[in-house]
Parts: sequence; structure tokens; C-alpha cells
Amino acid sequence: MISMKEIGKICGISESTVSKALSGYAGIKPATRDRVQEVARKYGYQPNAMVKCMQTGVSQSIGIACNHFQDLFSGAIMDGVQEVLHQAHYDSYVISWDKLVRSGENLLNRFSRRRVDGLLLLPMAQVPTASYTTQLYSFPNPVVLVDQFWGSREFDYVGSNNREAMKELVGTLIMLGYRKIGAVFYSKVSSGVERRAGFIDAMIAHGLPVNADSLCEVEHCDSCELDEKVLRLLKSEDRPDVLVCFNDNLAVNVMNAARDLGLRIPEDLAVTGFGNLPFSDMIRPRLTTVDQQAEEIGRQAARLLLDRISGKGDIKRQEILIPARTILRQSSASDQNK
Amino acid sequence: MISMKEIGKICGISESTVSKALSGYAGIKPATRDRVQEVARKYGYQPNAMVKCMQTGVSQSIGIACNHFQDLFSGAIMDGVQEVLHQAHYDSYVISWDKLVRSGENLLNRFSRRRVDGLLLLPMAQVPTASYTTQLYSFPNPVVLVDQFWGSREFDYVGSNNREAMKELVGTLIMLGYRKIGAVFYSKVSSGVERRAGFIDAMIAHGLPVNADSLCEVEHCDSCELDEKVLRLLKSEDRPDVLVCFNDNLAVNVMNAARDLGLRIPEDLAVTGFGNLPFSDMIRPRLTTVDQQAEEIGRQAARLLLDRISGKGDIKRQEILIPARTILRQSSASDQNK
DNA sequence: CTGAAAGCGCTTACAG
DNA sequence: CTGAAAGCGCTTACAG
Repeated sequence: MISMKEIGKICGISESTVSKALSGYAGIKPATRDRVQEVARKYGYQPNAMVKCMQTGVSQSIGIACNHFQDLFSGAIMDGVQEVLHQAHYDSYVISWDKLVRSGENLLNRFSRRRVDGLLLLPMAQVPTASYTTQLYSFPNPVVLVDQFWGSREFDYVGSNNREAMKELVGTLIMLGYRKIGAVFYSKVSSGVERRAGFIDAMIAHGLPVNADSLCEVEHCDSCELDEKVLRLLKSEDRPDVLVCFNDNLAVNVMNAARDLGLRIPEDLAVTGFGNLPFSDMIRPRLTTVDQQAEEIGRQAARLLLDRISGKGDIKRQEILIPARTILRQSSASDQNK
Repeated sequence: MISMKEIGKICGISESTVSKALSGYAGIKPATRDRVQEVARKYGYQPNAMVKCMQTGVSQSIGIACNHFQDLFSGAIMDGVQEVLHQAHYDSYVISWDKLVRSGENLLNRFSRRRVDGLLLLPMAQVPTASYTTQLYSFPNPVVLVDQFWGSREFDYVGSNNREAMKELVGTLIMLGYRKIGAVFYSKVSSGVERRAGFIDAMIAHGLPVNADSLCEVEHCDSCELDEKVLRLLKSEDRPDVLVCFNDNLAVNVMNAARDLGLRIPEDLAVTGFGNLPFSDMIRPRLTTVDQQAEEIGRQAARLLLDRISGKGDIKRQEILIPARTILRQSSASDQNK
């Protein structure tokens, strides 16, 4: 890549004049300016972004830590994030979170060395260890957590109103006539804990008993294997009429397992998900779920981070909750009042 | 972030001695070294990666152009790519391709300014315009195309053996007894053209007629809307026994449309996909498809790019085809010989 | 064993 | 209108 110094040599002028000519500085002879710009174009000159960073201390880039990329929820967040970054002329480094955790490498050091202006932490499969939290505290630039809490609640946060949204979903099921309501939760992430709480809120609010036997907790939420506990619940005499699941993926697994046992959906068992990922509308029966507006979560997270970087906005810690809405589809009956 | 100069001030020594102490240079008094390292740790010193790039011309980073992130195939490629980059201590910038095309911005200039050492172009929804191809030619560093061809075939390429794999799939269907074979293709991308060719290869090889009426071409492959042509084919008297689809997504749409018309799968109509994306095994009936080993495609693409960057390997243009394999599942009957 | 100097590619305040 | 100089943060060849 040609440099300003080389362009200067070609034009027979100094490096600093080249700089002024290319930056559109006023006090330059038009002929000089035109000549410089012509040479720059001819040789495909592009300014070195590193230099600007060294001079200003601002890299115009952020780091994004993503668990992995085969996840439609994270993908939708990423699309929203990229949209906002692109408008702000910001670039982003991505790091695959689970690979770093496995290799024991310090994630933040890699970002620090690149001098990123801020950090976006997308949801991961499990709450990270204390040592990661410690690293985060010592990161000098703004950090925004997306759809997850980490240790304490000191960092800015953007995510769904998981608790309220789950309460609303369960409330809707109760309105539809469902009474025997079971659930399959995954509580290794903060969103799981919140949805679980929302479930219990709704049950209590409607005076329904929360039965320990029909409240399953699973160890993994992205594999195809379903926990033994869930299968037992599906086979039990006292099977619920509806199973509320932590997310869409789990819901599909539950539907498949139920049908393998000969249960009809939603007649024998209704199932609900959470996320409204694309496949929830592609499977049959279509899945009743909760739309999280993942792209909007991404957009707001990126905006908040950029505001933090530029020093705009409230100084106080921010917590932005994006409202999630119940989407009724075929996997729950429209009227359970028989 | 503290600098070497500041560490030097704290320790009462020069910047260059700090540099030597931190780099593990031999000719340094152990006491000095220890003191410097202690201060560096205390203040969380991290070297500025920009400087190294300015000195060596190598940024240890690549650019990845991704169409968008809500795509499980691209996501799997990304995971493979990230794995290899991580081992090589390379970082990556991502740019959302479709956003740039819409905004008319020059993608490669953004990467050039960041001085990325190379470029990985992931599949996009459509073949890009000639102006993009022109940009690519003038990019000074190595470029690897992933699962797509662009204009000419001058760039390194890593992707599936689409044509062979489709030929194998169709051959297998014929072995199973299928004779009336229709297809739904999307030919706006090179992989679509190749799969279509493989389909025709197989039909010709087995002496079966290629019927224009049962060979549909669709305009979009990621929406939920199915083309009118496909619906007509499903409703026709002369409906095929199996519909071979460009990818898994299209296959699911076809299955849904077929079932809405009262057809049983696979008894009345078999359907096959391509990709073996996670949901192909989650839906019922499970989808017969072709496993593309997307992560392996990503790994090999990243390796090839890194080899190019370091100047290793053959100088000739490389074309690496990752073998894709037929996966028979429930959406095709195990024996159609009635 | 330590430090001053030059240089990577640029910008900007200052001199001419 | 143009150019020499300093400086961003580092490394390295050279001097002491």
C-alpha cells in the first residue's frame, strides 16, 4: 500500500503537503491538490487506520465476544449490532468465546492489545468463572452485557424483559384455560433464572400450585438429547396439559419427544418456546413462543456502547429492557376450556 | 492504557530498556527486568498491536465479509474459521455484506484502511455486481472465496463438491426406486448452478428424462414464501415422487406446503435438502439431506488464507473441495420399489 | 548492561 | 502556499 511519503516523492512535494491535500485542507494550491488526489487514486491509496488510533487514542473499533456463531439468537443480535456500527463507521473484532474459555486464554487482553474502544459481550452457554469477571472489571473501556448478567450488576445491560414476558406468556395460557402447567427450564444463565421467576410469578398470581414434579431443570439447552426427567414427566400419569420451555430449541425437542410417545400436539400436550427464532414458524405445528426482537436488542446494545464511548448520555448504569411479546401459534390450543 | 515510556518513568529507566525487559531480551540485569515486569503487571500494561503492524506491515488480522449472521450455514463456517484463526493468534474483523451493498459503501476500502492481511468472503445471497469484482481485483492481499464463485475463477476457493454431491444424492434416490424426480433450484449463486448440474448429470447417467415442468427455479431461497411454480407442481396430476431441493430451508418450506395440501411425506412425496443444518434433524419427519461439513469448509478456508499470507504452499491458484455426503432420513422412503 | 536515535505513517502547530 | 519538526508507541541497530 502506497504511503503519503511515496505520493509526495512522486509529486515532488513534502509529506505534509500531501496530507493537507488529501484531507481537503483549505490553504493548498488547487493544482497541487488535484495532482495529489490523482496520484492517490491511481495507486489506490488508503489511509492507515492504525495511525489515527495512535494519534487520537480512538480505534473506531469495538470487540464482540460471541459464544459461537451457530446460534440464531446471537446471529440476530449480531445483525442488529452490525447495522448500528456500520452507520457509525465503527468496525468490529469478533472473538469466539467458547474457544477462548477452552484454551484458557485471556479474552480481554486480546481486545486490549487491539485498543478496542469498547466491548459487547453476547450471551454465552454458561455463567463464566470468577476469574473472567475479574478480568472484566479491569478492562479500561466501556462494556455492555447483552441478554445476560455477570456476577454483579455493575455493567450496562441490554436484554429482554424475560421475567415479565414469561409471566405474560403463562398468564395467556391460563386465560386460554390451561391449568396443569409444567415447565422445562435452564438456569445456568441469567435469562433462564428470570424466565423461571416469571413462570412462578404467573402461577402464584393466578392461584395455581407450583408443582416441583412438573418443573424440570435441564443441564443443556442446545443439544438434541432431552433430559431423562423431562421424558419421565411426559410419560407420567399426571402429565401437564402444557409444557412451557426455556427456549425454542428446547420446545422443539420436547415436541418431538412427545410425538414419539404418541402424544398429539396441542390436543394431548401443548408446548411453548421462547425466542421466536425463524424455525419456530417453519415447523409443524407452528410453535407458540415469545418474540424477543433480538435485532433490536443488538441495535440498542450497540447504540448504548457507542454512547458510552463518546461520553454521551446518562452517567448512571443503564439497564435497557426490550419488551418481548407472546406469539400464539398452533402448538397451543386456542381454547382449552373443554 | 499505560505505555512503555510511562513504565520507564516509574522505574527510572529508558523506554528502550523497558522494551527489552518486557520482550525477554537477554542482556538485561535481572533486577531491572523483574522490576519492569512487576510495574507492567501492576498497571495492566498491554502492548499496542497497532505499533507492531506499523513496524512490520503485518496486522495479524483478517477481514471476513459475511452476508448476515442469521444463517446457520455461514455460522458453521464462521466457527471453523475462528477455530483456526485463534490457533494462529489471528484476530478478525467482520463486515456485514448485505448492509454494505445496500449502503453502496466500498467494502474493501474499509478493510484496506485497517490493513488486514487477507480476506475471507463468505457466501452471499446473490452474485455481486461487476463493480465489486473490480474492487476485489485491486485488493493487494490474498483473498479466499468460500462456497461461491465470483466472476472469474482466479481467486482461491474452498467449498463443497456441490455437483458431485448432488449427483450422488440423486443417484441414491434412483437406487431407492424413485423415478419421477422433480427439483427446486436457486441459481443466483454458484453453488445453485453446480447442484443443478449435478442433478442433471445423475438423471442423464441413469437414463431418466429431465422434465422442464418438474424442474422449478425459485427467486428466493431464504424466505418462507414458496414460489407459485412449486405449488403448481405439488398440485399437478403428474406430481413427482420426490422433490430435490437446493437447500434445507427450501426443503422445509416444500414439506410444509405439501402437507398443507394433504400429502404424506414420504409416502406421497419425498423431499430432500442440502446442508444438513441442525434443524434438518430436529423436524419431523427428519430431513434427508447432504452434509456439507460447513465447519471443515471454514477451517480449510482459514488455513489456506493463512498459508497465502505467510507465503507458504503452492503458488498456483488453489481450489479445495470438501466432500459432502448424503444423509438418508425419514423424508425419503427407504425403499420406493413398491 | 543501558540509552539515544531512527523509523513505521500520519497530523498538526509553527516557521518561512 | 509549502515544508521541517515533533509526536503517537514501539523495536532495533548502534554507541557507550
